[in-house]
Amino acid sequence: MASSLPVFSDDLSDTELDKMMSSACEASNLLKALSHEGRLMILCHLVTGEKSVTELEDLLSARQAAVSQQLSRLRLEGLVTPRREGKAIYYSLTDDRPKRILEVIYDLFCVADDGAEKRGD
Amino acid sequence: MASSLPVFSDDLSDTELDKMMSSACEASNLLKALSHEGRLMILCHLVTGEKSVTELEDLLSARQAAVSQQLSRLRLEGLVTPRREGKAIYYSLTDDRPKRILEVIYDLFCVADDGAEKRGD
DNA sequence: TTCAAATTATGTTGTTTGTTATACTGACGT
DNA sequence: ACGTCAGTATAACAAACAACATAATTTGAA
Repeated sequence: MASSLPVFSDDLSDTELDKMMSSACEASNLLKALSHEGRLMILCHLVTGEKSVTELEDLLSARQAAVSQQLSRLRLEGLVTPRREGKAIYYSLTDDRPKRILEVIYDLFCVADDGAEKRGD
Repeated sequence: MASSLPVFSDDLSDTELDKMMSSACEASNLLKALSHEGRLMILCHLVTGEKSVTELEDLLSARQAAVSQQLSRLRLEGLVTPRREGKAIYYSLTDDRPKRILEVIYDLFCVADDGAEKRGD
């Protein structure tokens, strides 16, 4: 099972606090990339396999340029990877980071939606 | 154990797509609340127990008003809950949602950091 | 009343998002 | 090869947002 939460103990040295802050900074960048309805949807769809920009456009009912920009953001964050095939470009998840997070998000919003029944502490 | 990823199957009805979109919207709100260095730090610190605004101020080396505003955002999202005690106000995590996500984040950024670092490689 | 702890209001600045318009690239027909 | 079209990407810009600082306000205790 997943690590239960790390020990953010009460007495941290300044150095530890610093490290923590820079991790928080990196982490918040990832989170920023995810915290957008469209980008989140894109990632969800990519979980089932690569999709072309047009397919995504259709799936999201969004405009071409918008989707392209959203993909571009995800690409910059290294979350998705493009593959060209003729005129089309197919995107897929670069690694399992998005999946890892999506799992808990999904669990939080699409499964345990009826309240905090599985409080783990 | 966590659900392995839900089946975002390839053939979704419009209704399903709609449901997915609104979930994505809720989820992205949560994520937006988390995608901020300061707020992330606050949540991390609250994992070890409630803290007063002043304590948080100190822990984050941030100004009072800033911290208060960050807390206010988290409060709006229902992630933290205040408790008054005299002049001080102590904040704690409302439920385990933040923890659930923080676990993954921590795992991604503070543990599995030695592999592909922060780049997609 | 005065102080200390916090919140809220407000202005400013920087960031994000979508839109439209334009450019790039590969396939196809002539 | 040339022109054209389909699929994408990028640029430029305006509208909407988010974040922080400062200042004003609320609340509780001495």
